Amino acid sequence: MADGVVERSRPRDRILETARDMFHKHGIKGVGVDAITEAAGTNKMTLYRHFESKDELIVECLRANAAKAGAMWDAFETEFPGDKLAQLHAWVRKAAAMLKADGRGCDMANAAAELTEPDHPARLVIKELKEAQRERLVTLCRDAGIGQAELLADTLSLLFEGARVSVQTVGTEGPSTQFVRMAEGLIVSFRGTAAG
Amino acid sequence: MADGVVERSRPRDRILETARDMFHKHGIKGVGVDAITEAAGTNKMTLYRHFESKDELIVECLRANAAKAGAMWDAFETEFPGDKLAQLHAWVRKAAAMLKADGRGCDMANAAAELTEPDHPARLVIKELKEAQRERLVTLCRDAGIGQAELLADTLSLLFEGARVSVQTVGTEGPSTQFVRMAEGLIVSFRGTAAG
DNA sequence: TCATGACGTTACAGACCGGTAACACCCTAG
DNA sequence: CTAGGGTGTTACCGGTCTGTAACGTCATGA
Repeated sequence: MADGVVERSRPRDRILETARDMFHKHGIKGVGVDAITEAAGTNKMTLYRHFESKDELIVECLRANAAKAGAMWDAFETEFPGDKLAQLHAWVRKAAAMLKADGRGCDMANAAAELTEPDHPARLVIKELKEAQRERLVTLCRDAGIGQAELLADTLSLLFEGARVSVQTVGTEGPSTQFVRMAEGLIVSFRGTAAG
Repeated sequence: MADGVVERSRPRDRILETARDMFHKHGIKGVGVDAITEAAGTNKMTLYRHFESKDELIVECLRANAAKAGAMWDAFETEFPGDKLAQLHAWVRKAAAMLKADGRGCDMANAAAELTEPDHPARLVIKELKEAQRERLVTLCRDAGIGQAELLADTLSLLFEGARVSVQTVGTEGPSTQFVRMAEGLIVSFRGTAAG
């Protein structure tokens, strides 16, 4: 619950966590700062003492998401140290789990859909994170000894991105249920071309 | 330009077209009814004489998008009558063209990202259209004699959806540029399994 | 000619938004 | 004990939002 976040931690952290949760569930423009601070058990003044604007809060939320995603990648390495192919399969499983988790898509993608101003500060953060994620996936594929690593990484990436959109439009029981099959099939197929 | 829409047509049509354009460019919550009516060369009262609320206007815009998408599918049949495989390739080319057209993703997906209320009238329309599109693609794959038509259709569908999200986050020069390669490769691969 | 209906204009209601000012409080460090 | 910083509270500003009321205009068609 959100109440868990409200338990004693610094107001700034509570605001950040609560904002992340509410932005994820209701969208960025669908949540006002008053609602965030109230849910975080604090008030608007305290928010504006820690964040100079709502836009900055948005950016910080996205950065926090990026950090969490980065930790996820690190977990693959600690779980299967050195075994890049196992890490790639772990990524597939993790991605599939995220698809079932809830009916909301990627926070970055959703933010990009909402924040259309080309010079919005969040857009730079979004682009950076997405490119970083792509880089990690490309590296993983390459280190797993797969030929055309970039193409496989991009394909898997688009597939996952599309699946996250799909759960948001037709629900978790739609085409996204086939994600693991698709991804594993692609990996097999690309490993085949590497050997041949 | 939007001015082209303003030229003499019925106010309702101008409002609908202008709203579609502005929702697409700036998002739904990023555009107010005042801005729409002004761009459409009319006024708010006229809008509310034709649409009982902004939500209904949104729904009508999405339905118009659906109709346009349906016309696109029909065009494939008229261009390559009977040749389902050619129509499938036409779909791939058309999809790729849409990726280059602008940096905004699918209006349905964007609307789903913004309108988070589970009982929002638009959500039903979005789901219906997405399922209809999936059905058409599945049928096309099946009629093209491809084994596992559902899986190919879903894969292509997710890939395209992901590519549209990608152009919105990292731009038109990102992984989405490989969409045709990915799609054609998949079609070849699935045709292989059908023959074998 | 005149009635009808579609459309335009102005003004407004009521709510919500992001953001700020002023002041009271309380815990902690010195 | 006391000073100070982080926090809470209340009230407010100006703006924007959806939606409505009242009235004026104008073309059309009987």
